[in-house]
Amino acid sequence: MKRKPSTEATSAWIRLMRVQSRVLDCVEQDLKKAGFPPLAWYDALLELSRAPSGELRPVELERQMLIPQYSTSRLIDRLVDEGLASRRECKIDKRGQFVEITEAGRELQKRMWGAYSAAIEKYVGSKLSDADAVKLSGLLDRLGCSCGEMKLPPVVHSNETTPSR
Amino acid sequence: MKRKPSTEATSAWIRLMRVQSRVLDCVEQDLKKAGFPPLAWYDALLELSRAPSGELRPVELERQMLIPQYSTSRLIDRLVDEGLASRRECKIDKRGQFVEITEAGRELQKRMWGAYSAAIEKYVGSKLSDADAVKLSGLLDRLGCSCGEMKLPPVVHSNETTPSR
DNA sequence: TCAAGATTGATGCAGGTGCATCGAGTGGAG
DNA sequence: CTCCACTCGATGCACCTGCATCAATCTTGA
Repeated sequence: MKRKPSTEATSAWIRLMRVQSRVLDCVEQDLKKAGFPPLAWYDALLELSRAPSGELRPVELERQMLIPQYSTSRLIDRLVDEGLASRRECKIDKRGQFVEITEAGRELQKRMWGAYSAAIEKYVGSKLSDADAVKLSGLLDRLGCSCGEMKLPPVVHSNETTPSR
Repeated sequence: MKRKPSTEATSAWIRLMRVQSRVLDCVEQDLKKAGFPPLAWYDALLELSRAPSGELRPVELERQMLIPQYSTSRLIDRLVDEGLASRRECKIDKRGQFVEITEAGRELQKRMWGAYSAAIEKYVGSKLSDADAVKLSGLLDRLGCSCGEMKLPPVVHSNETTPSR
């Protein structure tokens, strides 16, 4: 029940923690320096923009983004405050609501993708061959689906407006 | 200057973000459920306990842990408040100080390692063969040393009281 | 020797996050 | 229908973080 991890596993753990925090940091810095809001905003805007009519229930967004409920709630507050999204009431379930992306929201999302994709290329793409990127993805996936029970989207496809962290 | 990342790279980026946050979350949860403080405390205590006489300058700690100065300062505050470390003045440089781990600190560090190592095994070790763990480490290392310019410790060695995230 | 600049560590402030809890609304069992 | 359990989303609180800045001290170099 309390087997010790091998030094190899421990080492992988340490690197996973350190490397992602460094890389994330770098990417967030680049975005910030370009005058953009945090990555989480991008993720939310992307999810909304991909949704059928540009709108989602907060609960959906929450599940997509893997963040807690209150976090979603407040993120939406901020998007709405900035005019990037708007809340619409939900007729069929009066507890709920819809969050709809605005034109400004769509536009920001696209502009952010420019800086974001450049950062990904700079800090990840340029460091790894495609084949190695695939290997890395594969190894990471083995760790992913287990502590909780989520499935990651199998692979990313679109060409111009992609990720969602 | 603004080449787009390949979908492979983007996919690796997404997984790196998602998987590490899931796994870290799981580990932190396990520690918390076992009644322990956050991982950052462990990291600090470990660094201190490894230092020559159980004491370090805050600046050293900061560099080891890769966290900002103010963050170190406040982390030390908390450790001191809990009696896990104490501040000693530094004779030779009166701006500075030394932080020394206490017996309680050493003891907590050891007890935490029990739960921590079990979590690493549960969420990482058991998911990956040692060979795969090594591959993963290797791939991650390629991303690591670049955005800033830090070197990660080459590989972890000790057997009973290891990581430092 | 002395002023300018760098380094060390602390802190006020604004904002973000986790936790617990709340009120509104839904839906199912009896 | 009525109640009870549940889901949805918001929010008060405590704490944590990043940023900017501070005072104290050390170092440099003219």
